[in-house]
Amino acid sequence: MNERSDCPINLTLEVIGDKWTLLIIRDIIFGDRRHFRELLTKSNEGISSNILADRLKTLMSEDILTREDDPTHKQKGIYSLTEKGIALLPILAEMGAWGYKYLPVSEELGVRAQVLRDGGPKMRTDFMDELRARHLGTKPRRTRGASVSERLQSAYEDAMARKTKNSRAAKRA
Amino acid sequence: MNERSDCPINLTLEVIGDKWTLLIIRDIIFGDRRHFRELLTKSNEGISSNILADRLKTLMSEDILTREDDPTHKQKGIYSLTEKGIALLPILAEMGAWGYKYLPVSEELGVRAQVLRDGGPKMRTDFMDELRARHLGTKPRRTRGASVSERLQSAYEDAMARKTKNSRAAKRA
DNA sequence: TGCAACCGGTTGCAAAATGCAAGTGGTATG
DNA sequence: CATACCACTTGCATTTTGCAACCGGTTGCA
Repeated sequence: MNERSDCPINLTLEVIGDKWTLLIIRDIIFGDRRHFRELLTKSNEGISSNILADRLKTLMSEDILTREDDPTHKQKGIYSLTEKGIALLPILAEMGAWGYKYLPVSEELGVRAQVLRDGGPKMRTDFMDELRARHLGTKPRRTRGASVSERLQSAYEDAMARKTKNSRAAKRA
Repeated sequence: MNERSDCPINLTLEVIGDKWTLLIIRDIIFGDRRHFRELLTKSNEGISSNILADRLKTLMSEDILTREDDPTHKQKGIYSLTEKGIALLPILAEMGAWGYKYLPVSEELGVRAQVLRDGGPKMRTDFMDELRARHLGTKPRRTRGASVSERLQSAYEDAMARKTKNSRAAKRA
């Protein structure tokens, strides 16, 4: 499938238009997965290792990810987002918002999309700044209060706590 | 591929995560293609008829498109977006903006993405209102000046005119 | 009235992408 | 020294895609 057209949407789809690529980016962004093994085993969907290896290769050749050796462990590689990769966040945010609104999303997994949607454009740019600090080594812009990552994480944990509490309540009933 | 997870991004990708679905939506939204034949022949990428038929079927079963008979022509169907389909616009807009910034987009085909990006959130909601009028029959909200469709279209035509002018100039040289 | 062009698809088949399980060579850990 | 972990690769069956030809029906026109 080469060079179908130079339309921006088409070119974007030729890079990220499959079922796995954006899930990998999602796990890197929202789950801070940085190693092959983490991406392979700690995701909800169960990608297979050949597909993961192939997509990581493509993402590196597209300059969306880079890979360095982990100094603490000779075999481990650390994958990092480039600026181009970080710039995918708005697409993920819109997809999350759409899915949250129109598809049968579970409460625990939907809460991040909800928080990010309600946080508006400011939360997106703050989050992208945090990702730059984490992946590109730029110095973190000091903010008061919890970071976006922390807010997303605690929203997720609250939802999980509510869920297990409810399921215990259901069992008692 | 059933039920990988109930994450909003994953569920969204299960619906629109392939190389053709969003191109069809793009042609309906930005090119006002409403018939099978139009979608088949008037797009830049050349989808094949079996894939188009399959995707239209899926999009209808997902409640993103509806189909009615064209009263002027017994065989023609008219495809219309639902509210859920119109709500895909922000995803397309973000993909367009990302592709425009990071990929080798042609001037003529990129100008729509550029205009839509620079128009900000207001242009998006205005455009979605226009789409509701066109596809759902809601009454058009009266605005002064050109509609978003018209602005996008004339930006495209200007870019095309510049292009042919330049290519004539190049031939003369 | 006859005929060509157009309508929305379907069918058959080859090629490519995906999914799964097992395997590889090397490294850290107790 | 054994076991577990590391990032992948390989082989093979299944699924999806891409291409071209074809289908019965409709429309416009001479």
